[in-house]
Amino acid sequence: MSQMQNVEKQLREMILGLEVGPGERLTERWIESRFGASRTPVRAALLRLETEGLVCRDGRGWTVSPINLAKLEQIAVYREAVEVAALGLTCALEDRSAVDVVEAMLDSCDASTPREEWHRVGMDFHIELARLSGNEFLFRAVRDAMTRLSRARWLEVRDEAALGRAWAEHHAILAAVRAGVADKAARLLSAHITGSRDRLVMSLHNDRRGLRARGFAVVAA
Amino acid sequence: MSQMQNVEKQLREMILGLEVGPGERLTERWIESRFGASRTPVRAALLRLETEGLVCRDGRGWTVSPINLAKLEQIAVYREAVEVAALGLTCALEDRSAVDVVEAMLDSCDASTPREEWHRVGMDFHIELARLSGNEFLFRAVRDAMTRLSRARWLEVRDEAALGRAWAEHHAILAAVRAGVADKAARLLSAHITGSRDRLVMSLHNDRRGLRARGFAVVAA
DNA sequence: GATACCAAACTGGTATCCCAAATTGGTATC
DNA sequence: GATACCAATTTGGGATACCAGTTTGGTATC
Repeated sequence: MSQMQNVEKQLREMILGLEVGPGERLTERWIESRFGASRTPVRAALLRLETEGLVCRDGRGWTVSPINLAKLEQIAVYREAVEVAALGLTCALEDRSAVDVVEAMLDSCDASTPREEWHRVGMDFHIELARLSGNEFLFRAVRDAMTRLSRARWLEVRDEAALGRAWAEHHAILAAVRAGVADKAARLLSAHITGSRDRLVMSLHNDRRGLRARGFAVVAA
Repeated sequence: MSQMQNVEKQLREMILGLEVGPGERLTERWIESRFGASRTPVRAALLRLETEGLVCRDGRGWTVSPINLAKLEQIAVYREAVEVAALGLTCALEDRSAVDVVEAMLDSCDASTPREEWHRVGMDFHIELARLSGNEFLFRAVRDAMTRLSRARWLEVRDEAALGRAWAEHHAILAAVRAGVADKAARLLSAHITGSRDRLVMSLHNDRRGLRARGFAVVAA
């Protein structure tokens, strides 16, 4: 793999894994020495990550994108639109057996699964479900939205009950898709996303002091 | 304005204006000499334009993205989802007076207006309408989709009647938005986009021989 | 004339300079 | 002690040199 893709991938994982905090300043020279690459691939990586919303320009200079509650709400609305549309396409397919693969993914998590894995599978469920639609642009939109929500979802404080409820909702959505009941599936997914959004924003809003104490920029607007 | 943004803007206009044809090979050195910039800003521009779908990698090397009929259909489906969602938000606003600005834009076109201007206004109508939603991500999604559709729409053969019909549909949509009848507005917009998509694909499909004769890569899949 | 082959040219990827502008840190002044 | 000011450093933006892999054009061979 080329250096360029390497830097991009590693830096993305550092950002998503909160190894560099939201709002933190980035210099091209630091990244360069951190990953042992020269500035050319570093700048290519930064340009890519900028379009993904993970880094942003701060005047002259780069910053790990802060977590913006107002934007999170907007992203969730966007996500609902594209994810519901994708689900509609999937329900209209003759062969919907691929949902089994997605369901197996869900079932791969149990009580012994580490939280990090639950987080990843929780995102991939939505991404892979969107992929089934066969529409590349809806799929990419969902993946992009989930990426932008990823750090916030990781910081969200979720109790065991909320986690179980989310998993039950995932299964209910799959059941409706498998049965081909498009409007029910859409309604379930829509409610799932809306509820998820409200809980996410409320959780971060309540915790914003603690998050800022950890050095994370969490802004309201 | 920096060289980087300059190269990006000029190259984008060349591609959208079909001064370089779909499917045409691009070399960084050619762009470099063409715009009098060095490879650094050229590469930045190419990376940006790649995320916009205007150029793509062709193994080793760059190519002006071919016009792909299957992808156009997918983009139109994606566009419908985000544009309808944005319109729903706009209809829910208390103050919808901003539609007047969009309507004025439409009315700025008359029989003496050059075709190029009709084309631009026809896209900006949808983009500015989406902006009114206040959701930055839905707006950017619509703008991105329209950009990807732009070259194809420019190549579409449209008779006077079809053009007038589209304009009438635009006005009807605005009227429904102004009245706040969300479901009617959504239905009109949905039909407008679907019809537009079908005519676009059919037109390009019928003309694909002529388009290829002009050196434009128009592929079915 | 067709073909195998090789050298020259060209490609994008990378590393490294240079530059102007902005930041920073310390110092002189009041 | 506060502040104005200046020099040194650091920043991202740009230009260029170099590289390995590929393409290309021509030539020698059959």
